[in-house]
Amino acid sequence: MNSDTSSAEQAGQKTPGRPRQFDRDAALAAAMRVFWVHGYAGASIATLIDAMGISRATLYASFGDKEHLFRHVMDLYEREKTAYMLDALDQPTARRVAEHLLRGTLDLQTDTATPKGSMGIVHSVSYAPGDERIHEFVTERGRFWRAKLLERFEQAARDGDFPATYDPHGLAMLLKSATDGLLVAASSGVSEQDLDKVVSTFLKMWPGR
Amino acid sequence: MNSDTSSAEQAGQKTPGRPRQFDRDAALAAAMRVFWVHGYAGASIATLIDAMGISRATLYASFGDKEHLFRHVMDLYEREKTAYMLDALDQPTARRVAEHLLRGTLDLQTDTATPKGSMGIVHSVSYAPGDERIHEFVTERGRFWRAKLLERFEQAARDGDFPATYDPHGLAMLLKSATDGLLVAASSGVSEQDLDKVVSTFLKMWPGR
DNA sequence: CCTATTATGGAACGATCGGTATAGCAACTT
DNA sequence: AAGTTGCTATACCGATCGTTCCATAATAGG
Repeated sequence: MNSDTSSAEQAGQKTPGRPRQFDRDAALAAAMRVFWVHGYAGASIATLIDAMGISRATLYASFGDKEHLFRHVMDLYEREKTAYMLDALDQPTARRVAEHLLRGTLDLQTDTATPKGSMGIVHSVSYAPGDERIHEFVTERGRFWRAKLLERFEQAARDGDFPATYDPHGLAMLLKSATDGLLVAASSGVSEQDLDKVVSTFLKMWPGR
Repeated sequence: MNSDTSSAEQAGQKTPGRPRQFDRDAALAAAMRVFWVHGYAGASIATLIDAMGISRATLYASFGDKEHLFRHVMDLYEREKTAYMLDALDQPTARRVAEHLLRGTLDLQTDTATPKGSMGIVHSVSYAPGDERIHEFVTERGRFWRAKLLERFEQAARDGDFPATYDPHGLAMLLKSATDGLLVAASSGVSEQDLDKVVSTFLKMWPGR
């Protein structure tokens, strides 16, 4: 019933029963790639267990059903793939925030170990009937980041990082849109060179410091 | 076998047999909404015929299999939903091109009859195993528009629409990315008011005329 | 050794997938 | 009337869907 064995794992203490024979995070990383490329509906259990290198029953025993597996994957995704977003918020000026966010996004697309595009976008633009909870879960994460960015840019407005003629709300939403647009472009097979041009051009027209 | 009855339709000539009793484009529009919201893999035949108001056999007799149906839908999509993109290319300056493209995208999101976001993006960011041809077909359309936009901005550079310090290639790719990002935001439930702010802020920082 | 507990692989579950076939009626043309 | 096509309903096909069951393997504490 309970798939949460993390407490025993992190302590490294001896647990009764047969020990797990696979790397939990490595398996989740493999599942992440499948969800990333094919989407929740397009990622069948057969495809998942093939990529993860475990059997059907092991998947259900270790991670619960498909929805629970996806939530475990999202945890790993935010922990390993979107950490740079939090760093971006800590940058001293609005321009530096934009620069860090966009360069971080660019770096992620350069990493050959991860698929192109964004797993978040994949699950926010469409969802199969019955997968409404997955869609809602992911879009909520999008709302979270938009709120964080808005909050940061309201501070930037108070700091005078950009002319008062610019709306911090507009700049925040535009930055998020530019980031998402960059990720869509990456999904569409746009070259790294062109993606870099998008970022540098955007930063060139960005107002203020 | 042959689902192409358009030649008889457009001529209005008398054909033997019972005439079609449903509106072909209306049925395709209903199918378009299903593909748009749920994606190709998430749009089951049962869901499609339910939305289109026709029977299973009629769907196959009239449109061919699922892939053919999708291609018919894409025809309608480009004919009715993306016509403003061609208009945008005809605008006299680079700024006007950007303005027309973004405002057109915004108008499409305001239309309550069509789903939020973009059917193109839905099918370019992910695809189920076996649906590679659908993915390729859609991403090819994306490449087409990027090429068109690049071509237009190279002309704009020659016209001196923006400072020579800006790369037309970068501006073209950025504009496409901004448009896609706007559509992702719309999919994520961002309000029309906020979408409008994204557009106005982007146009405010856009260089040149 | 035993028992308890957990991990694992293979088989099987009912449901749904895309697609086809059949039968029969409906609505038109010649 | 005869011929042709449109459409619905139903049943069916093999394949795949997500999920569960079960026997077995591998460890722990006793």
